Amino acid sequence: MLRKNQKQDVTRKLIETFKKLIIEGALGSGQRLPPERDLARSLGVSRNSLRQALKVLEIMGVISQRVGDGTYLNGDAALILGEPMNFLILLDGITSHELMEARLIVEPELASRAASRATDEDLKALRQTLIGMEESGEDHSRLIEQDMLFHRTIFHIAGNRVCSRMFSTLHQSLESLVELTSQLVDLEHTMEFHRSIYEAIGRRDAAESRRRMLEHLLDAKGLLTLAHEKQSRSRLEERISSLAIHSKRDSKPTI
Amino acid sequence: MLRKNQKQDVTRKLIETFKKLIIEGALGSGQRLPPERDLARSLGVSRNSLRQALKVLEIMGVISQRVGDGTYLNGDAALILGEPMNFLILLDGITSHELMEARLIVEPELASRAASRATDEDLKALRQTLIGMEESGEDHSRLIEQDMLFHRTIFHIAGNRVCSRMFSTLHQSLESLVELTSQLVDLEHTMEFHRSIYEAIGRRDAAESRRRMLEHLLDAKGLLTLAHEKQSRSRLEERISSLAIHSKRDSKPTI
DNA sequence: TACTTATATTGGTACTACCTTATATGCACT
DNA sequence: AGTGCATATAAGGTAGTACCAATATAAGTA
Repeated sequence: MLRKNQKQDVTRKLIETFKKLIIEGALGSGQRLPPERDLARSLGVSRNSLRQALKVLEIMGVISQRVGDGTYLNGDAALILGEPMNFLILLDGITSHELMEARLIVEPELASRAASRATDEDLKALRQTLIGMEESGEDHSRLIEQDMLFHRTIFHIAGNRVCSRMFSTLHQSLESLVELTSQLVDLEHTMEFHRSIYEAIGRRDAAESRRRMLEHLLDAKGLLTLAHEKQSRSRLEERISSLAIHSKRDSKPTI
Repeated sequence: MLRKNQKQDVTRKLIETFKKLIIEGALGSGQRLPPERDLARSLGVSRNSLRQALKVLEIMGVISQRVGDGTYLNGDAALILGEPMNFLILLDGITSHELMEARLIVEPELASRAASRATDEDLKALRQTLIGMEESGEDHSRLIEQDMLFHRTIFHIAGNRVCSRMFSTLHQSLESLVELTSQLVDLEHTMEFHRSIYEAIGRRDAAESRRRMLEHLLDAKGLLTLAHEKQSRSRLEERISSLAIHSKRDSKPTI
């Protein structure tokens, strides 16, 4: 028997098929896919195999499935790296310290590039996040949100979507930590850093922007170390590791 | 009916369950999981749902499944970001230029950090990749391999696994391009860059290492532009986009 | 026209059966 | 006793069917 695997790895092939369909433009953003039963029949596979492939794409955030409605190709690729990043952190035993270090390596350079490229509209958007933080008041979750948005806006202005996606994902994984550290200081502490970075970018001063961002992150790293000391280390690491997909952890763990 | 979704999203919950098992240490690296039938029964779910979850983990590279043998937890997390990155490139329409730009943003800083941290063993490993390139001769694929290994070794020396994983993955996605560009120049051209970077790191000269790496990547970026001009643009982009999981694309596309 | 109800559509789950492959078992033969 | 082949067992891979639950749409009614 020369033929080795006639019908092996159907799921992998299906994923490749979807990739090709996207490349060829047969599948556009937001477009609805045929019903699973029809699609399985026209692809010549069982509904089981098809659903396995679709589930992979759904977890990766490529598609969205809604019961009673249908399956749609997502327009936004923002969530794609989320779940894999969580597993990477898990399997490699990445610590919060190392995640922060990654920010320290890249974000100053991104701030520098943002300064070189920022348009007036970009600055307006950045200023808006400052206002958002000021207005958040006691709404702590909104403050965190605006804090992260400030940094993500800088990523966007820097103009490289690869870095932007990767580090927005990284921020997501650090979200629970950012929450911890920001409780150690008052609003004005963070605001000063953000303002100085904003102003440097506003002056299109690349070197100064890099410097200010570095200062900000070094400060944040210090706060993280403080948080480590205040909370027991094990409890903190637990919070890092147990990041859920959409923090949907309602029912029984079922062992 | 107050209960909204009693048995919805079983697959997602299963993935969360596996995450917890890894966190708790119940699942160690390289460990074999129970057979699907047994596991499904003990988890109280159908084999279908379980297989969907396992397939997600398998595509992400968290586990490996072998017919007739069993399912094993992978020790290496290197492949985790690969497939998601491919889809990110696809959906966002990331160009080779932008991928290269991401390298330009981060790798100089990583080279700088590598210079500050390199041990004698690290330098030996780095030197080995230079020798490997020299010895590759006409074996083009080995040359590429050693070229990429040089950069990945620097990532490793830099000491941040998050950046290391992310940019090793990015290199993987750029592999076909590296191949293209390196065909435009002779071996000695690349070797000179690598040697100068190696020597700067050997002197523990962080600033010089950053500068040399920047030069190297700017040169590579220029070569990429040349390659763009030589080959028709459409053909090139096609090669970027059609990256397969394991370049396994044997049988019919089945539409 | 607006609201309610009934029906059809669609994804989600479970179960069964069978195939292919890898490993273990055991028997016959040397 | 050792070797080699045939068989049995176990594991993942695929296919097919049936049913459930949520949603959208169409039909009907006030």
